[in-house]
Amino acid sequence: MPRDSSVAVGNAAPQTSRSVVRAIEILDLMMERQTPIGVSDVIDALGIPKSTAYELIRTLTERRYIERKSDGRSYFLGPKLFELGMIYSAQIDLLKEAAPVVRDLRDRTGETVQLSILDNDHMLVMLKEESPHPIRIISRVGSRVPVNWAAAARLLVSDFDDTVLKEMLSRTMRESPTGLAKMDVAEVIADIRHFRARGYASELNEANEHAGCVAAPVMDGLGHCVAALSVVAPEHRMEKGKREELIQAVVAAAGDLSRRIGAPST
Amino acid sequence: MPRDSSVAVGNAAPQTSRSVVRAIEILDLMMERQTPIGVSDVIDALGIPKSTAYELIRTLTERRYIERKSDGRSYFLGPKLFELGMIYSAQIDLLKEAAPVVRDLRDRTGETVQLSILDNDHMLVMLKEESPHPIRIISRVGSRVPVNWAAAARLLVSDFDDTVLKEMLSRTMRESPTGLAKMDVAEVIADIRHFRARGYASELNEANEHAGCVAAPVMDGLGHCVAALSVVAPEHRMEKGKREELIQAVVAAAGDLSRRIGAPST
DNA sequence: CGACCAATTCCGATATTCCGGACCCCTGTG
DNA sequence: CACAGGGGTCCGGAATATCGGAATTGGTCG
Repeated sequence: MPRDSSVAVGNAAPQTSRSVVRAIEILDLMMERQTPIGVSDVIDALGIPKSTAYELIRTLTERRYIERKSDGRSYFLGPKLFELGMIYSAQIDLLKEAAPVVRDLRDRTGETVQLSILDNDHMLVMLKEESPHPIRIISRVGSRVPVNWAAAARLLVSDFDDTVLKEMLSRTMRESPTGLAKMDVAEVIADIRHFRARGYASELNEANEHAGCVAAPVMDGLGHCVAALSVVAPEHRMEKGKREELIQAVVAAAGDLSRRIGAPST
Repeated sequence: MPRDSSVAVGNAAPQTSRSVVRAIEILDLMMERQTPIGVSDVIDALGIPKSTAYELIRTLTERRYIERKSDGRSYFLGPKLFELGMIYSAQIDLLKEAAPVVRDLRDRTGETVQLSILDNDHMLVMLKEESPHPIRIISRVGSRVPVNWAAAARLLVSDFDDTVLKEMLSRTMRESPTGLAKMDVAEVIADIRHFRARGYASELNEANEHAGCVAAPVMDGLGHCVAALSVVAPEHRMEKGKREELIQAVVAAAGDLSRRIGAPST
């Protein structure tokens, strides 16, 4: 009996419930497309038989996980998912503390502020408060971005050792929209170590044209980075003096939040 | 011979996928409990066999629909649900228009403002901006409340005719926490007609002790009520003059939003 | 250290779900 | 009016997910 305990990247499903997986794949498909899809789309995107597809869709519809759109021939994610998502976020107690900190930092800096956590091997944006400036950076709460696209993400993974990072990065890195995100594992790891040691992370134009970001880590009682606070601003509002101000503000706010969730007040 | 898998009142499941329903029931259970639950909780709450429960939980965990909590022996809703929920809300284009209106109304009135839609036969809170006042009303985005608990909900169902309303109400009405919500179908229907005709709805102490609410309908191009905007405030900030102000503000804001989403500008 | 209880995985027989295809209904169209 | 095409349901045989129980692991406590 070979007992290779290696990671075995492939998702060789040992014992999973087929229909559940398929139901999930339907939801995933809708997530990708970001727009209502018809039953036949499902059928030939996932390669499941017609009758089965209808059965799954009926089940999901009955439970409000998906809903039939008004045109009567297409379906999309339903309100139940919204409910569940909100409950998920409500019970992350970090968020209760973080909400006012994020708002406060936004008011203080006048820029868009985000709080992100690590979700498996990507960064997940959990909270956002927008800048009042007319020129703002696009971004959505709930979006999931690869580690090499965001400064904050580098902080989130800074607890892992090189071996783990190497594997994770080579699996998850992607070209950013601007094409300026680093794509070399070693370079990204160097960033990660550097940012962590320095106490804040920064980035310019990697994910968005003419925009930059500064981020600071939120630590728990054991010194692990459990979240990252980031300020995103257009290039022209991130120069010299202004940039220093932002760094100072985000580091202070992250320290504040860390203390609130039980980190030792250094 | 299947054992009594459900009460089978009106939901005679004609053709549904058992394991999908069970997976959904697991998520529902977590939603009810609002706190991480163990595998054995699932087993005896839902009455499914041990091995099957483990299999379902494994499947859901793999896909990040639920996650194992740090104690290693309990599970709760996972980040994937948050992602899906955010995508659901992002594609409701009503919300894009509504977000600034809600913020603006909050700033203008200084009170907590909500936007709700009809989800099947309940009201679902989709957006909220909180009052800066220290005394605020509890409420959560994503919460789902019966029609007889909220003024706004009465507006949302005002397009249905009496027959439908009667059936829906008798099925969904519940005692409110304060015990002051109307529990008589005819009375609630009278409210619904009255509020709709008058162009705004109001309520005091029905859902929350010492708090009231005024709400106005958001209409689409065909004159259907697609959402409701509501202002919630403590009793003492809802007296005479102040109350009139709030009504005027919420009606104006709802009219504004209606026009933005394509209603004829009367 | 060993006994004990709970959590979790493994396994083979079998009841259930799934599949393929026939069929229906509606709409647009030549 | 007949036909094509897509959405949707129904049905019986066949594959397989499910179930119960045994086996294994892991943790706790005397």
